[in-house]
Amino acid sequence: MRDTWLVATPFLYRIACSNGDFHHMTTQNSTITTLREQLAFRLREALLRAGLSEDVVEISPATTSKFGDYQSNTAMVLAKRLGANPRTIAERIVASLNVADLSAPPEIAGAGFLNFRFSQEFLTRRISCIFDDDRMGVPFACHRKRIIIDFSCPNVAKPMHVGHIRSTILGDALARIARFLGHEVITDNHIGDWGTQFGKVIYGWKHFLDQDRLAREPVEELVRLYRHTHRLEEENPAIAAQARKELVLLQQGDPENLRIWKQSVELSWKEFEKIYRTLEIHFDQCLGESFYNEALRPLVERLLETKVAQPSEGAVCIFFPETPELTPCIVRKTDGGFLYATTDLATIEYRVKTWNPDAIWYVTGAPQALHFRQIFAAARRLGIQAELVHIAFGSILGEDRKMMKTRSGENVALAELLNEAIERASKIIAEKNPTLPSEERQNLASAIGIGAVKYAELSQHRMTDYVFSWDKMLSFQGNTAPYLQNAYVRIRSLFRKSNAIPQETCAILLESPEERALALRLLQFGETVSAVLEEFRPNLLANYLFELANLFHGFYEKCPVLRAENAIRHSRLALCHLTARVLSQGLSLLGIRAPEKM
RNA sequence: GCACCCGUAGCUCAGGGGAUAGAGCAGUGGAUUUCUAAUCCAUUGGUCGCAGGUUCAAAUCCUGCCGGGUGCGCCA
Repeated sequence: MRDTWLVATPFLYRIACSNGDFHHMTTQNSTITTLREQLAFRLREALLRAGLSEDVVEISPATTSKFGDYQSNTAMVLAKRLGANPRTIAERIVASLNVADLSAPPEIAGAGFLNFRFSQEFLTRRISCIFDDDRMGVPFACHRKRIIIDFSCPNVAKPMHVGHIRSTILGDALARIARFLGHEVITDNHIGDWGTQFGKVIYGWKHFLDQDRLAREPVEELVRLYRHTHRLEEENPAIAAQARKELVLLQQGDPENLRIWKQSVELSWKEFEKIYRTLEIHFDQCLGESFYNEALRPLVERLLETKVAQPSEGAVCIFFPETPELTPCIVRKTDGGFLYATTDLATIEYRVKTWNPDAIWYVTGAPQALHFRQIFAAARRLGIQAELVHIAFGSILGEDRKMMKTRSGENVALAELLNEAIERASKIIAEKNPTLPSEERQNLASAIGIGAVKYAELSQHRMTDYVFSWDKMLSFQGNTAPYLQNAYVRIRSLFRKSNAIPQETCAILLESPEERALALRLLQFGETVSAVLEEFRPNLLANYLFELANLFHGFYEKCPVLRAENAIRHSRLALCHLTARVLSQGLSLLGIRAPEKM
């Protein structure tokens, strides 16, 4: 079971994770590459021509617009290596640089920076390309991989709570983005449907089951049975022994206990499905822990035979003498039982055998870092080659800066939290747009409320512990989902009002600074999406979308669209349309809907 | 005890070797008879926890402290 609740420490651990994979890309339309790629290509050519080493091709967006659009630090890095003057090296590079079709010759500034500023012609040409591209300039990854993403993983007979939200939302966004970049993705919800908790649940079921409550609130009833038994066990060791016996019976295949177990799983799964429906998230596979039961015994036998594991004090352990900080990993207990490490290893083997993936990503809280280091190290010894990545994240805090809990100190149920999000959104819509029909409002409330929760998660660096605040995430100001959705709505409203449909490419005019800034940002969509998977950071995309929406609002303020003259009007409508498409696509990659009205 | 993560504006957070450290919120001052003001513009505010080190260049990398959090043989 991967309980994602006890989560607090940001930590990233990766094994053999690729670094350069997303640096060379192609699109369906081979003439489209990102701005960054184009400059990097030219710079590489120039370095070769100038007889300089071409392995230091650094291009990044300018830190401030007064330094142009993009900058390169290559000259300084090379100068250091050669013991030469950076500005001299910069001059050599510029002399060999052929960028006439992109920009004026770059300026050499400061300690030896190269500052590029694109020409209007180039930008307008690029905007036209992107306008005609249904991927809006997002290239496919050059190495397309088959990736299994393991996320969400709630536990049966327990309610899903806030602890699961980060894994679920992050995992889903990463899956969407990876797919969009051309990877083959298999999402697998590794449900915690087997484990010691069932001894207590079954004992409780047999002695204190309330059928009515089970029909009404199945998961709550299961939790009650678990807790009740647990409490009794603490006072009475005999009951603890009986509960353990129920567990053993279940593991031995006792029909009655198996039936109870199965029913618990089904009831829980129905609850999970409701939540996933609300979140609009689905999984390709839902192979829970129980799926691997049969594989555990032979796996441990094999681990022993191959000397990957050793008997130790009656248990079976994998030791890691080469990494002293890795404590031994138990794969079979003294009583013959197996642990989640065993299941995780069996799961890796199954996945490799069944799908032969290039990578398996685990979107799981940071506290489990050590566990994954152990599992990954063990998998290596078993000869597993696939890239194994633990995509870790921090915890969600309450307004008191402590781990988010209810007033009574319990985990916050996810279902209730999502309902509250929708209700709050509904209330806000009713205030701001009272004329909206109530059906429409309900649908909208879901898009806005759920979008707000997802965006609050995804706009944050995954490692940081963030404070959960309704007021902030549902605000229409600042870096929030409603703000982005509103930008989209404004554009859609323009088109409804004007009856304009920008189908054909028209000449794009970028005369005002606002138009130019908006266009430049639109052209950066491709490199932004591509960058997300380099370190598994959807917040890069979120930040991009926020800046795009912000630039759009600035443009909208300064540049009349419908009131403009013919050519300018067409051009501005085209910019609006492209902005809407990028916003909508970007939000969709984060799993957030862009409504037509608000 | 060992290990890991975090410490940046009053608050919430970006930035993770490059130029004078940025946003949002809050505060202050403006714009607007709207192309949905659900917006925009301007402005105040920082010893990037502390101290060393590496470097032409450190918030960023290394070491050591301090503070907060978390994890570490038979739970998941």
